[in-house]
Parts: sequence; structure tokens; C-alpha cells
Amino acid sequence: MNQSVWSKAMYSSSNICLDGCAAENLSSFQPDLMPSNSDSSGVSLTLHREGENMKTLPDSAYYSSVDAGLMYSSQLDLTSSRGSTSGPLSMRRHPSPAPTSYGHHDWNLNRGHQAKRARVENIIKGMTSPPHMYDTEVKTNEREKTDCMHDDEKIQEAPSLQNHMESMAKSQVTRKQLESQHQHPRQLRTRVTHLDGVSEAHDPIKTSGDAFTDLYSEFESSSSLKYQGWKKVKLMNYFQSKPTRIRLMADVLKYELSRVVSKSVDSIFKSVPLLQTSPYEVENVETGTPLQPSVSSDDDKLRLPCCGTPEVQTPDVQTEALSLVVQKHKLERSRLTAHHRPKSPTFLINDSTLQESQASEKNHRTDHHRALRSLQDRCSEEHWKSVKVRSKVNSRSVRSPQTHAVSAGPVLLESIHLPHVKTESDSLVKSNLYMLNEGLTTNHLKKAKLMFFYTRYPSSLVLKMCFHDVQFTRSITSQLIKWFSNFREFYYIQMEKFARHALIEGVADVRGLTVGRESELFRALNRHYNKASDFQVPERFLEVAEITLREFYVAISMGKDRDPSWKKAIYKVICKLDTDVPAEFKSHHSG
DNA sequence: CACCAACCTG
DNA sequence: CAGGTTGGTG
Repeated sequence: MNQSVWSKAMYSSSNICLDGCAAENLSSFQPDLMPSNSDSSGVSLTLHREGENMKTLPDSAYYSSVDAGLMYSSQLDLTSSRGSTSGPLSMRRHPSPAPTSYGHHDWNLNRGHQAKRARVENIIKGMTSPPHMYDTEVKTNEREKTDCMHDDEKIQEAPSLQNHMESMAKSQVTRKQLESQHQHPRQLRTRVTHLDGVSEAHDPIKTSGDAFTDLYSEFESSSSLKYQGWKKVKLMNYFQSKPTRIRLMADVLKYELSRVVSKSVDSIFKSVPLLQTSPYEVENVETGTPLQPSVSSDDDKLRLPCCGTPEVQTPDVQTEALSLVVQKHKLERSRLTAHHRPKSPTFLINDSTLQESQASEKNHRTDHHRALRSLQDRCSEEHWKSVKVRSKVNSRSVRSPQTHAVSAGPVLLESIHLPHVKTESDSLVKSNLYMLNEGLTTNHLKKAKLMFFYTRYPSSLVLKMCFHDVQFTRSITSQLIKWFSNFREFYYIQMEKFARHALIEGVADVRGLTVGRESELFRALNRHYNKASDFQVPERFLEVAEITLREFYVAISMGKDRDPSWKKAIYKVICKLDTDVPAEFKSHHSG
């Protein structure tokens, strides 16, 4: 067939011409070639490409300009669908203005609540203590609250408990305030009393009559006469013997504490990955199955750094203290906007995850992002479920055991970045993360595989950006490079295999070689790099795969494979088709 | 010599 | 996927 021969010839010159040849030039004559495609129907490797193009190629339009040439017939389709920019990749080109976990959307949505709460808090502040007292008072409360706990509790729960109590106190008082400013003064007052009591009653010495009286008078001065009656009752108690009063307050304190503690414990258990329930789910009402593009955070980067704050046990090679510090203020801010929820040092990871998920959720994440996140969630979870940390494991044996890793783990992509998040008390966390070599975990590996969909030959800079959570020692670097080398190896092996297969099958024209999402080739690749198939593979990858396949096909059909290094020419072509890795993979550090 | 990528092997 | 080897490069 002349047509075939001609097209082959044209194609075979691609290596030479494609670099300099503008895509337009190619596309200009493609229309004439297309009709001949009818003879490709028998090609096993051709699958729905024609039908797919109109719909799936839009994304590639973004890339087409990057790599002029090698577009083959797809160029035609590109032009016809260029107008569409709704593809998932559009995000890449038009990144969200607020890529951090603290997007504007999130911020705006929270502002209202914040403002409200701020107002209420001001009111409450005014009621409970002079403005200048508030901050110190809170701190005092925290210290005192923890003091009255049992030692073991104190050690592990103090930080979270105090946060919890703090937030609970606020939310409770707030709620009361809003609900019944005048209708249930008693309850309100009781609340305030409790709160004050908690802070004051504990320390018999500090709980001097003066302090107490001050609080009451303070409160009273800003209260209406409606409180008078109740106040009398309260004052009677107040004028009881000091021991009695203290006992009373102690009881109140005990009650509050036990209630809060149990609540805290409950929430903690609910949020433990072990129990298949992530705080995220709790908050968002059953995010769904793992594969479902759950809304988890994508600011993986921030996540860990934030989480690990308390007692970070620096693991082997990790040096994450820095990021932890850097991120701390962000955590603080996040806490302000995040819903009041119990926080525990041990589970801060989940917490921050939630924060990010909230933020990201509101950031109009694309399906693409969600897919990425969900995958990460899932794979993270998977690793969290693992039980052993070794420095050199056959990932296969590592991964296999986990099976019902069902619920969407809140840990992110960079949960991966967890190697450093070894909190003292979280033997749970620590022991559930598989560490491969030098701080690289199985999650890092997964991430690397996904990155392969974008870049087959990542530069060291890209690697550093995407794996900013690991210290780039020589071995880490070479390890990552080795991974991609392995990825490529598999990739090219598949390409060669399918190209030869196509030849054997009698495919006479490269145009008959296509790579669609339904093709066996793609399935093989997807199986390898995206086992869970929960990541939306960029359309561009399909194009690159197709190009690669065709390069192999042509080379083999021309007998180039007799040259020992015949593949190198192909590598040279393919390495130019790398595209930027989406921001989600990269560091979110603003620095 | 160091470094990298491909290759080969287990 | 990791180790080791090989070949190319600077």
C-alpha cells in the first residue's frame, strides 16, 4: 500500500524532522492521511481512539505546543477540540490562586464564622475577665487543668485536652450565648462559672476569695438584673466555708474533666485509622470508599510538618524539624479557622489532614486532584496499616498483607512525608509506616509512580520539589533516580513488546497504533504505575505512550533493532515529551 | 574519577 | 524493585 509506505516513510523521518518541524506542518497534511485509517480496523492495538479523541484530547492541546511534532494524527484532533479547556489539566495551566491549604475559598467561607465567634468571644471575654486577663487566663487554665490530671494522662493528653477544653469551652459558651442570651441566663452563668471554676478552684491557694469575687463582680457588672436571684444562690455557696467551696468546685471540675476527657477519648478513637474511621470522615460524613475521589487534603506538604509538632522523634535520616517549625504558624492559623475539634498530639496528623481537606475541598479541586488525593489517602492508609518499619523491604511483601484498607485514610500523598512524623506516643503511627531506603517510604514510591505519568525523566530539581520531605542525601537521590530508571525500564519493555506484537499481528501502518485507555498497553502501564486505578491518568500520558509505541514500531519494522543501541534514539525522543508535574506533587512551601 | 542511564539479573 | 555491571560523559 502506497499510503502505508508513504506514511511510514514520513514517520520514520520523525526523529529527524520532528524537532524542527512545526506541529502545524504535520497537522496540515494529516487530514489526507486520516481517511486511510479504515484499514486499521483489524489492529488489535487500536482501540476507540477515533471516538475518544474528540472528547479526551482537549487536554493535550496544552501540551501540543510544548513538543512540536510527534503528534501524528492526534494533531488533527487537537485542533478540532482546542476550544475546550475544561479538561482536568486545565488546572495545571491555571493553577488555583491559592494553592496552599489556606485558599481564599476556605478563608472566605470561614470568615463569617470567625467573625461571629470573635464577637461572641469578645462578649464572653468581657464577661469573664478584663480584656488583658484573657490570654493569661487561658494559659493559666491550661496549666491548671493539666495539673489535676493523673500523671499518665497529663503526659499524653494534656495538650490535646487543653485544646479540647479550650475549644469546648468556647463553643459551649458561644452556643449558649447565641441561643439564649436572655432566656437561659442560668445555664450561661453556670457555664461561665464552670469554666472559671475549672481554672480557679483547682488551686486552693490561688483560688482566693478575691479572685473569685472579682470574677463574679465582673460578671455581674455586665449582667442584667435578671441574674440577681441566681446570683444570690451562687453567693450563698460562695460564702460557704472555703473547704466546702473547694470541694464543690473540685466536683465540678471532676465532672467537667471526666466529661471532656471521655469525649476527647471518643473522638480520638473515632479518628484512629486503626478503627477505619478518619477524623475526616467523621467531619465530612462518610467520605466514601477509598477509591471514591474523596476529599482529602492535597496539601500533603503541609500536613505532616504541621502534625508532627509535638515531640518529634527524629528518625534515622530525617531532618524535618525545619519544616515542622516553618509550618507551625500555619498550624496555628489553621486551628483558628478549623472547627473546634479535639486535638491530640498523637493524631494531629489526622487533624491537619482534615484542615487541609476542608481547605482543599473548598478550593474547587478538580477530579484530577481528588483522584490524586484519594489515591494518596488510600495508599497512605495502606501503609499506616502496615506494622513494621524496616529499612529495606520487599515492597511486595509489604504491600500485600493489607487488604481491607477500605476507608479513606486522611493521610495524604505526602503522608508519605511521614518518615519524620514520629511522634513519641504514636507508636501507632510510627510502626505503621513502611520505610524503604533512607527515609523513602512505600508512599513515596507510589507518588513517584504517579509522577511518571508526567515525567519519565525527572530532573533532580523536580525530585527535590516533589520529595521535599526527605533529606536529599546521595543515596536518596540515587534511589529516586533508580526508581524512575526502573519505571522507564518497564515502560520501554512494554512498548517494545506491544510494538513487536503489532508487527506480528500485521499492523501495516503506524496510524493503526493507538493507545487509548482501553488498550491493553495502557492497562498494563496503569497496572504498574497506578495499581489502584484511582488516579486520573493525564491524557498526555496516553499520547506519549502512543508516540513511544509508534517509535518502537517504526524502529523495529525498519530493522533498527539490530543495532545494539537502537533504543537510544527513541529515548531521546521520549525524554522530550516530559511535562511539568502538577503542583499537587510539589512542595507547597511558600518559601 | 564521579555521575548517570541503561542493562542484566535475582 | 534492588544490586551490580556496563558504557557514555565531563
